[in-house]
Amino acid sequence: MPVITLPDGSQRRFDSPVSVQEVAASIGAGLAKAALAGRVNGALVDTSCVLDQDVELAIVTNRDEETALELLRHDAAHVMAQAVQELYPGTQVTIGPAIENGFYYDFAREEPFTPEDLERIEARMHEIVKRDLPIVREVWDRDEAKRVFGELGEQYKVAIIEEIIPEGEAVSVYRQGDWFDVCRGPHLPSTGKLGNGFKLTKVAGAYWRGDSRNPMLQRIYGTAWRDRKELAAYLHRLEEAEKRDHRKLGKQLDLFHFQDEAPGMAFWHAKGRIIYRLAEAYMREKLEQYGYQEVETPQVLDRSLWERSGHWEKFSDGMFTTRLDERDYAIKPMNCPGHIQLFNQGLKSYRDLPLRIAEFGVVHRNEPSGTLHGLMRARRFTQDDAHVFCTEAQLQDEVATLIDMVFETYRDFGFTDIDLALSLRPPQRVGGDALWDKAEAALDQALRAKGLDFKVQPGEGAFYGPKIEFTLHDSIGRAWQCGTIQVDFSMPGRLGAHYIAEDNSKQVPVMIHRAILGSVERFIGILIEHYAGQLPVWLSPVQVMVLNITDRQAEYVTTVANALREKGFRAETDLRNEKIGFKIREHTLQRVPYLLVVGDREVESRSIAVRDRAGRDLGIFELGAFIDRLREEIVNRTR
RNA sequence: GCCGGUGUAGCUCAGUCGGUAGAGCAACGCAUUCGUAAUGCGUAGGUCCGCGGUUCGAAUCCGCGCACCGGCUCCA
Repeated sequence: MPVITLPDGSQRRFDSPVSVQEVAASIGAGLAKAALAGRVNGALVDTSCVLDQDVELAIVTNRDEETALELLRHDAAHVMAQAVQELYPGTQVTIGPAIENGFYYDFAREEPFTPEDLERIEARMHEIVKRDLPIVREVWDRDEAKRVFGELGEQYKVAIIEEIIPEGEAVSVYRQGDWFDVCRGPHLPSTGKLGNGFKLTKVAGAYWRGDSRNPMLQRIYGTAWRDRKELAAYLHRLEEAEKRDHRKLGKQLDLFHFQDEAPGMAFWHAKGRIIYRLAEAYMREKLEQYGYQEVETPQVLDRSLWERSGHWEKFSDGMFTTRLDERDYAIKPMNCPGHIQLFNQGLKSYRDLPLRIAEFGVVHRNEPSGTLHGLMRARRFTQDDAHVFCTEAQLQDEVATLIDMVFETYRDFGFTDIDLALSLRPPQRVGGDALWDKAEAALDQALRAKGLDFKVQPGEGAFYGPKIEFTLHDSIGRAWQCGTIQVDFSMPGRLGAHYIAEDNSKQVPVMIHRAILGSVERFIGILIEHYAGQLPVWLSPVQVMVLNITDRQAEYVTTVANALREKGFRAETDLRNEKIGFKIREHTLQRVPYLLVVGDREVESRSIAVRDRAGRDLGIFELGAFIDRLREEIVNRTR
């Protein structure tokens, strides 16, 4: 005699066990049709799920966007797998989850899927949706399931059953028509509910169980939405995101380029180099403010140093090396060993601590070829790197100050949505537990004292110490891990760093590694994508473009531009014999923040007509007034 | 590194069945001197990523290599 309590608090009493579907039907025919699943005491179930006890039940429909999409996407994966097995017999299925914006399914098949195959599969999926096959949950005995899938030659499924289902437990199998798959569920009532808001997007390789030692499977990705309209909107968003791709904009805006002879190493053009210099200049100001010494260490160092630091053993594959006069050298992949050499110059006293050493360190890492991605993952990049040498007692204060420095920096570059993570000791590590306790507590307290929310990641710390990681979000919601504060108990000792303590004993300092931008290259890539190329005025390579309408105004245009340049602004002129509309189009596309148009009227009144890159006409300005406006925007780093 | 795809003019791209390559934009020249997102006409521009093979003949087919793109794995 189940009593079903609905979300509005009303109750329905049934004489015998009822399915979710039947409850929906008892409420109304419309709801019965719209029902996709049920939520029983908070847990998601199929509409076929039979209720024999008193429960709270919510009928899930398309209105519950998040849940509907989750169900839809998971179903899409199943329908795709069915389509693939119908079209390409002998293909083995593995796993196929719902993911952000869509779904994928990993298949094992000798022959690769081609883009044409994707079209065929998609067409077949639509057909399966039209068949409107009921999706039925069955419960099988584990050994029976293993036998059936084994006979079908589905060795991956057998492996999955063995792995996830404990011995003796039953296996749930979902069947749609002739096709079935091991699955926890829940699923939609029938394939027809999937609708037509899906599209297959790409094929890619993926390792079985995500391990590169395992065989590679073929993963087909798709996107799925509640209807065609949502799908179209998503595809449009993708196109928009593509337009802000920093690699594309880097070329269009003449900022940098890559070429075959130097994979993963950018050629910075004059305009890109300005952004680069501005980012460094900003960080230099911060270094000054926070009591750092800026240094520079050699690009190439003898192999023995890397052996002592431990890098050779771990990362020699990723290091560029060179051999000269019977000596092996490595191009530095990081700056820390160099900074310890600086620390080791002269005997240090506890009075010298904390000692903060910073470098815009150009490093080279031979990243695997398949991982390169424009400025985001490069083989040559500059770290805004620093190392703070301090005592254990100073650790927490130093970390607290660093956190401020990081937040100020991100805010000034226009990032306010920042996630924090605290990574704690990994199983394999150096240093005693007492030391780890202290360091973890120092980081934890520094974060808590500021009232910051952070995620704790046990086991994710480096082998040499715990760390705080900063992840920022750009204007279209993508996450980028940039800043990091890492405590290191290992390297100072390995490389012989010490200081004389108050009690005249010799002590090894604690070292904090820290980067804020991370890689300057990557940070600029993020800036470009965040702003879709429309960098704030203070970061724009060209801040002002002065345009004449006819040759008559050439002289005045030059005067205006020179006046701006004298005041330190980056102003250029366009005196070409082109129509004003053409010039405006071109410089707008180049994302120049301000276009100053000068015709006879402006020459006459010694003024300028100001237009911004968004196409707004800001009116006629007297030059001094415009300069004030510009200066204020730059000082405030207005976005 | 692994799986798949791509590589043609400065840029974006087309090129059918194997028969020595084409557009738009940009560049250059001439005309035009114009008021807020593309003025017109003309000219020039190619080691079709590289090397090798098949063929009477290769941008096109095959092999190897390189780079890039999308994923996977990785990222001190």
